[in-house]
Amino acid sequence: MDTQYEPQKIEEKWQKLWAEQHLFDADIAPGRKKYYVLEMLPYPSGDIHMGHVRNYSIGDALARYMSMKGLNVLHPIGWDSFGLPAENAAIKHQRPPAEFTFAYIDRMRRQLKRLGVSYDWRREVTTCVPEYYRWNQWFFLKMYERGLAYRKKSRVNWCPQCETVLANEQVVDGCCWRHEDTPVVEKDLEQWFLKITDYAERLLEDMNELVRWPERVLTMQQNWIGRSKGTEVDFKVEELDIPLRVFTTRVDTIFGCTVVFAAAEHPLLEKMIAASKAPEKLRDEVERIKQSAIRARAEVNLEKDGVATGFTARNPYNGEQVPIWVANFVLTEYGTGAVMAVPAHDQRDFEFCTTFNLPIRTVILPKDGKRQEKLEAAFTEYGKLVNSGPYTGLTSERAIERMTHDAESDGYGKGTIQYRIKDWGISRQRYWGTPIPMVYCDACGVVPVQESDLPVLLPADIRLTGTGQSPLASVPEFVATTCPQCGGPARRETDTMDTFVDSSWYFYRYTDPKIETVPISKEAVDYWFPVDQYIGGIEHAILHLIYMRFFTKVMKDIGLVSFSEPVARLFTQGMVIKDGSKMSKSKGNVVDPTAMFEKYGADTVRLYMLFAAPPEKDLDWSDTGIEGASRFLNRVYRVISKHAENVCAVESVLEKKPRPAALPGYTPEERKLLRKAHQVLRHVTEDMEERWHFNTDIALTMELVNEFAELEPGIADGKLRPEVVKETLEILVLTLALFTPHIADELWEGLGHSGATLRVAWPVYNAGLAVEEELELPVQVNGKLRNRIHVAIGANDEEIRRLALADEKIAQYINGRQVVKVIMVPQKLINIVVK
RNA sequence: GCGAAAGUGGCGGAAUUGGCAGACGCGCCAGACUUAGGAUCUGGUCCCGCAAGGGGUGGGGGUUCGAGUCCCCCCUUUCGCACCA
Repeated sequence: MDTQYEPQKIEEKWQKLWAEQHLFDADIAPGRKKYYVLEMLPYPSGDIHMGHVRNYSIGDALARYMSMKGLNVLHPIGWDSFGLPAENAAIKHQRPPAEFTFAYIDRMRRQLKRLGVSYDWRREVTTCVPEYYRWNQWFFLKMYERGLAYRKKSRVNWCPQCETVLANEQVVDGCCWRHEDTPVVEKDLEQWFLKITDYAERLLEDMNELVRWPERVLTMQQNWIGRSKGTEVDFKVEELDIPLRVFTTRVDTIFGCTVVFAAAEHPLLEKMIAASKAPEKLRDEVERIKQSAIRARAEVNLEKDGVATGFTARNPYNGEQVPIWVANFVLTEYGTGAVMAVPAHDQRDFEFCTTFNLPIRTVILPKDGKRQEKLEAAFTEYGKLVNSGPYTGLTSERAIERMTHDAESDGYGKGTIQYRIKDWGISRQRYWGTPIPMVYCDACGVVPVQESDLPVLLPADIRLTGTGQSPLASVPEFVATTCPQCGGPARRETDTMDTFVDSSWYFYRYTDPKIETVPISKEAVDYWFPVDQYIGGIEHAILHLIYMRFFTKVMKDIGLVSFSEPVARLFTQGMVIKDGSKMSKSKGNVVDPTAMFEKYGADTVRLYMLFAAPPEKDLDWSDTGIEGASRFLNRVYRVISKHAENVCAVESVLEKKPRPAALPGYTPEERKLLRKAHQVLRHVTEDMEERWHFNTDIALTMELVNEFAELEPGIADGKLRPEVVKETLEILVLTLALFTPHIADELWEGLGHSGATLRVAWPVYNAGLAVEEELELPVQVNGKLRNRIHVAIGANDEEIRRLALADEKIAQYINGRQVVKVIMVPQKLINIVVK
């Protein structure tokens, strides 16, 4: 082998060989255990970034380990290729988005191949091609059939400058991202929604199955879904004789209700205004509150404001009449859009009523019975009811139960559950996405496209201006169609789907990416699913990772799959940061991976990515750090190339059955080296199964190289025989194969093997060899480390105790004092307690 | 405000179940080989101290023979949700 490590040359050589040998192709093999490693698919923005490199280096280490363990590993990749950036580039350059997208995909594919990740490239999935997006349309139709896709008027963010709808992510501090001085206005448009709220309960419940998901992600999802159990109560608007329904989680406090608040957009307000003595004035005031409520959505801490309507509501529990106010902090979209105000027991109500001088009445006392003299804040905990008519004396828990029950039997309310999650609005007034397969017919109304007519193709030839309504609306040939129902002239829906739809099921498609008759092949999914390990950034903790779970549940309901959760284990990696902040073009702190591949080679970049921090933590990029990684690989290469020739022909011991622990023929140097090697192997093996602290695995391979370098002179005088050298170096190389596969394969070949390390069975560590022969035990006196003693591995406690007490230095510290007790921790330490 | 995670040398980080704090790497210092070193190798590097020794894991208390690790209080940072009734 060459004496000089030339990463570019080696990496090119092995990537070519791997491809020729179809090393990473995975096929269904009934009876053989599978392992599905999935990394979040990239958006083809043009160049891979360090976040990708980190993500895929982690996934690749795992995929390679599982392969070497003998599992049938599926490790695919694809392109999340619809979306705004391509469309914006298209507007800027007046070229079709497809052109950019496919060019970017080609470029990124080359870069990923340059990284040498073990992908089965035959399974590449691209979401922006009709062969893929037709199934988005198919899923949409299935959901429409089941009432899970529906249309309603809803509020959107609208930039008056661009004359277009903005996604939530494009609203920055209440303004348009492209016109930073232009406040976004809200506009009502007809939009398509997917009824994820129908699945809220199952999304929560099935979290029980997600035992291998990070707690953090589950908590975020739980908060996002936001289930809260409460009671709906009808207050009667006396003057109009119609009910005003409120939602509360604390019906036990209702005797303390002194006001009822309605949101500024509550539908009942129109009637109140109409019946008001001063309708003009009320209308103006409600409008004022409405504006302030809209501002409240953008700002953080808006002051509470409100206005009395002049109307009153009757509390059904005590018959009391309380004023109805309109308040700026009441949400229209949540609950019933109206709440009862209990200032004594809700902090917001307390603040409001203090400001507006409304009465405050205590109805809950702390369970210890102590009453506060002066209320300075609301008492919001559970307690015991007072001043609450027949419920006085009950605990809050009991009262909620009883009062809800009474509301139900007397017909003025009911127990109910509210969710914070809203239905998923998927309409985008954009071009570069999946057309929503619906048709509007003057005679028949809203009609779905026939399944047999899918896909509804996105027209290729289109001029994008970036202004006005949906770009598709300006393509007459697209819009004009015939009604699937009556055959008469009709118009197509011109909105496209949110790209999160694309990514909600792409990982199913990998299992049979070219199947044409159905979205997914049952046979393939049955074999490969669930995804054993999903790896991606924490930023997807809610949106994508909820949508994906939702889709799977729908797929189960329509009989496509037989399980409810698609991903068994989730891992969220940390970000790559530099100089304290996330790498971004605007900050100018981006490190380009391809430049690093040029300079150091892909193996070095991978090694550094895995070594610099444990994978779940943020990783701070350091230019000198990567130098260190490069230095290490050079050192490994140098060391191995130096001895390769001498050990090449020696028969490999690793390929045989594990040997007994201590072979009498081994020299002390050999035992020491083998012990280290097998300790490293043990640590890496255990770590790959569970902990994934690759940084410590790599640290250990460094220690092994250090140990080898120290003992190396022994080779010349026969203290280290070639077979031991070979075994040590083999363990080193196979461990590195997980993290730096190219150099590993090259070195493996240098050690006299042929073919890729991926095809080598992961070696089993020799438990006996990994055990120390002699223990160095720290001895403490009164908890302070005073000396270390050496004991034989088999020594019993009595013997060790005697040795410790007899130790000269220890004796000095005991110094005639009385030994109260001696604590012996097996294999760890001795602590002598003296008085 | 609520929720979560985290605070260890000059830096990234080790210490997996309460048991030798600082592995490994970066940086730095000294030396060797060199025409040269941004190559390589050797030694050193938590703080105070010549040493013996002492101190030390954000701060304060506690449990324990023993605490980076467990408990209580406080501080700081990051992330998520932010008037969800």
